[in-house]
Amino acid sequence: MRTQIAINHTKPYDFSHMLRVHGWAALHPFSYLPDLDAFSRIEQLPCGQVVEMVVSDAARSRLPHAEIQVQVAHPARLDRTDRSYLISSVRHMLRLDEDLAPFYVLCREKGGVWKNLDAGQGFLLRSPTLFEDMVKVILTTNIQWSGTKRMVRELVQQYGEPLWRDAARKTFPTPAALMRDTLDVFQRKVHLGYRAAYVYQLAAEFAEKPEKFLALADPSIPAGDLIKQLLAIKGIGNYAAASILMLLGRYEYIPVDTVFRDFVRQKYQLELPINQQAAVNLYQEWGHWKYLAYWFDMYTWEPS
DNA sequence: GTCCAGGTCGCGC
DNA sequence: GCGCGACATGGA
Repeated sequence: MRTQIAINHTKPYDFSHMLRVHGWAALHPFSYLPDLDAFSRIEQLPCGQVVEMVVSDAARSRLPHAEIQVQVAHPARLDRTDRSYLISSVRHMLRLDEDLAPFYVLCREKGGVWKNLDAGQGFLLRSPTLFEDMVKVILTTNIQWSGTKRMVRELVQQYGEPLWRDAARKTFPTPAALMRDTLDVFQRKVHLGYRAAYVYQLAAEFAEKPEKFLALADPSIPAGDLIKQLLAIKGIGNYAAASILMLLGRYEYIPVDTVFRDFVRQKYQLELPINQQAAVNLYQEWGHWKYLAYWFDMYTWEPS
């Protein structure tokens, strides 16, 4: 059976750009489908069936407005709960409810390479759940991107739920799924290095107190308070906390890592060793939008 | 074989 | 509060 769902919205949204610039779609259970200008994802629905959804933009030639289209192939019929789950998770992944208008105002004032971003750029992909995004961020620390992809792949293969028509493709594991094994067994099945204990402990906390993490999505909590709460979690330092904040839809902090340091050193001709505070201050004028400013500063930069 | 990665922790000062 | 070595693993 096939189901197609259209998600309408009115804001400028550059779907294609989102897919191209953000590596998140390369991590399982996402797949980037460049030929279709789409991504797919394996997901378990409330009814229990595990399906593949293909998400694309039906109006890609008519920027800036996108018409998000979700196609699902499934073995049994979908009920109302499944459909609303699909819609809400896609809206979350694409951040359709985020308002980047204040950022675009700053971009227009800035001019130059910034002046065209308001055609719907800046909606960085995220996972349906905070758990998945937090695990993935931990798996980007002190490792190359190829290593991140491998570790996420192992996690999905070992602990995900299989797709109904292709058991080799699986969902991202729930915290409960990881808890079915002891830490010892977990470490043997997936090779996360010293990060295994961090991921396992995070899963345990999510399984025990999911509401504690859901509370982090509250937009009324000051970003600084969120950072403090995130830093209290083992395995999450300044870089990871700032990255997770972005995935929560808050762009006030810049994740300072080797990529950031290398970029600002080259573009702004900073001398080694990099003064971290001075580097971050380059984006001070962007206020609550520092992360997106840094992101586009990097992706629009062409080294001479 | 050797080095080290989109960092973080825990220690000693 | 700040500097520094250790940390698991596999790709480069």
